[in-house]
Amino acid sequence: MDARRPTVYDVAARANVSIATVSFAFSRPDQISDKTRERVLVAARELGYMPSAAARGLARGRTGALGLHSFDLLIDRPQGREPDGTVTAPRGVSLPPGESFVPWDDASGDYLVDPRAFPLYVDEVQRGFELECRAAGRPVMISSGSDTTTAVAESAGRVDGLAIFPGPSAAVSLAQVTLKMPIVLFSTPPAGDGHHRVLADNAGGMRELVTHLVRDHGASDFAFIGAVRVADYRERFEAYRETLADFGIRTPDTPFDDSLLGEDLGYTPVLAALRDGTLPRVLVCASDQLALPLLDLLAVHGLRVPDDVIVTGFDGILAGRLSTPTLTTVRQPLEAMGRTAARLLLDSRGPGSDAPVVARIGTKVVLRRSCGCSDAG
Amino acid sequence: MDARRPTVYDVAARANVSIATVSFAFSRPDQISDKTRERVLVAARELGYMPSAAARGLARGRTGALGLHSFDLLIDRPQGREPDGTVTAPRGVSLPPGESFVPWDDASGDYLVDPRAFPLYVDEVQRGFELECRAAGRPVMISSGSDTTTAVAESAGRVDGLAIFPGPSAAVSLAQVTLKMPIVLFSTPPAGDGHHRVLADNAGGMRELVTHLVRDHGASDFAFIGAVRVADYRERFEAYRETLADFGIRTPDTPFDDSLLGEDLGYTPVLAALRDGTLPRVLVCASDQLALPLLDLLAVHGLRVPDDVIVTGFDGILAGRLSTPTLTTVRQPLEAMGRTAARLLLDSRGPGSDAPVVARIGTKVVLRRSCGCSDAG
DNA sequence: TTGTACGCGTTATCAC
DNA sequence: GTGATAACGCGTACAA
Repeated sequence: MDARRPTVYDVAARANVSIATVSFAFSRPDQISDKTRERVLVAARELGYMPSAAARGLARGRTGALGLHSFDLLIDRPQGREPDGTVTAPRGVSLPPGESFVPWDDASGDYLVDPRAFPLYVDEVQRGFELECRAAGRPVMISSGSDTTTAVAESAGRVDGLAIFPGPSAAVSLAQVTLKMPIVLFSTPPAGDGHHRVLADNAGGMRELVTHLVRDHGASDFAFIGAVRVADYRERFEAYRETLADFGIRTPDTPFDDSLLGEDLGYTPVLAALRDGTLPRVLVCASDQLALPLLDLLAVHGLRVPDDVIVTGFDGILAGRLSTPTLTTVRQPLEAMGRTAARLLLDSRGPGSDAPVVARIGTKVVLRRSCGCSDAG
Repeated sequence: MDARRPTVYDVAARANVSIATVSFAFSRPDQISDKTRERVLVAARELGYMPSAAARGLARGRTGALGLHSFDLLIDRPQGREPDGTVTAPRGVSLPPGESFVPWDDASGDYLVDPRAFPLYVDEVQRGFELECRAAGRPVMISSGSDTTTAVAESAGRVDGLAIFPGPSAAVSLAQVTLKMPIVLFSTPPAGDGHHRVLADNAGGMRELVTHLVRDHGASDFAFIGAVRVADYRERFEAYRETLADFGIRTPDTPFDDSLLGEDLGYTPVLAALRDGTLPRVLVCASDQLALPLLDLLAVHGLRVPDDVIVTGFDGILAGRLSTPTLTTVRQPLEAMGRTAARLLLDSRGPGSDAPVVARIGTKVVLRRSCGCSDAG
């Protein structure tokens, strides 16, 4: 038996027809006689023939797949920890042929469900993207890479359209990317580059949150945690400042603490304020992933949330429902964002033929215990 | 400006070289002079050139990507609900060019985090698969479909190896699939078809669980919930019976309730027993996704868990930590299973060249409140 | 070091 | 209705 995959030629030979007829038998069933078609289909089945997606993509000029690309962040990070906060688990081991039993490895925490690591922001968006593509019968290519141009190009060659998660550092170089296919950028401010945008209503959500904190909790002593070089975070910071200004509360024009990612990194200004006893009453974090480790940090230092300090997040990831206390946050419709991105690519008429869309998607404050409210969901 | 995607010819023309030189500039940087290479790279960047994966795959015979395929289950299901229990959210809407604001849609529950819907069993495995591929710098194709042969073939042409989640009904037809590439099947008993297997130690986990229920809770009145036509469930059911037999407890040779998927479906036998007051003391469910809706059902009917009924699950998905009461279960190393599958495909020397591996991965009982224990994690 | 020419497996456009 | 045959874009012997 041939190790090679059978081709149209094999089928054609077996059915005593030309390769064109074989192709038609599949793509234009009504253009050929029933008898011939039947013969071809039988031959194809007997040979186990299945068309090569690569060749088909070449001939047709499109692959039918859509891509979702994430940039690896380029910042330093502790060993074994991904830039998005997830744990890099030990690699899968190589296994010998035949049956083998892989024992439960107590040492690797990744075996246990850790909502701090999964699902995160990107995971929920990705899921929405996948669901929408699945509904459309289109495969999804998941790719990642740090080198902007090369990595994007690499994956771009495989798909008809590409949705991109920019890392903090990738924003700049993305402008150079001139791909001849529809592109959607998540959480990236519009820049007239012809690419679509899907992003949350950061300003609206932050305004609603800060208003709640001032009005309902009488807060006036605020600090912002998060680095403004992340576009989403910057929008949140600006809305935070503006809202406080509207209430007559003045704040510095830079964040109190510009830790970029949570966990063991950063929080230096917070730690310093803790020592000095000058920690503000309210810590507004630019994301849940920044707020959750902060809750731990404060607990370690004997501060009670929300009695001593109020902490809020942004995104509405699942882990915020599991923390102690539960986390007040602004929920982004992450799945809807993923779906919207997919829709934009699916609806695209062709390379560059459609005017760029900027989809700003509504957010919603979720009040929980970390601000002093009780859980509502 | 040309709307067409630029090719090697365009780059070659612009850089005044031949297409071979362009190709070498990317694949064999050391074979050509620095000067020429630089010229080519500049031209490529200016044109926004990216190699076509389709053409490359055709020429090279492999694509560099790995695939993960899920079968849509073929059973009837309520509108708007996926076979795996996830909610099919409203489709993303089409948007006009320019800025548009999409308001928060209170009506669509999918906007809110619902751990009952995500992440599920498959999501965790998929994540492991993706992490391992990402570490290897390989893109992942996510595909799905109900028609075995066609759907698999469709994705087969795009990847060098394929991992497959079989649906309950797909097991049979999979045998026909003769792809000339390495294949890993999740949760599918070995069948001498030359494909790799990655599956959990269902028997070991179930034995440990049942032993706990008998020894530590003195249980003797058992019932099993789950359909044995799912391979994993069958292994669990058999281990359940054998363990109980070892304790001298006799059980019917078919499950008490063969509901296949949770939520609003099924549980007919449970409901009947509820009416008759003949519900067994312990309900051992074949999966968490089967156990969680059952908890709700019992609560609705005024039964207290674990006081009146003990309920256990299997899988260890996140939602089991959030239910009331929290769910005693058997944790599968889902992420590790995904990683292992990816490793098998990555390590594969070539089509059919390696002897099939059966990786049986250890499980672990997680005791929580639904069996009367207190939460341990 | 660089250029030419062919093959990869389809689809599509023509004749017949 | 069916059969030749030319793209499709890239990799790569082989020649120069």
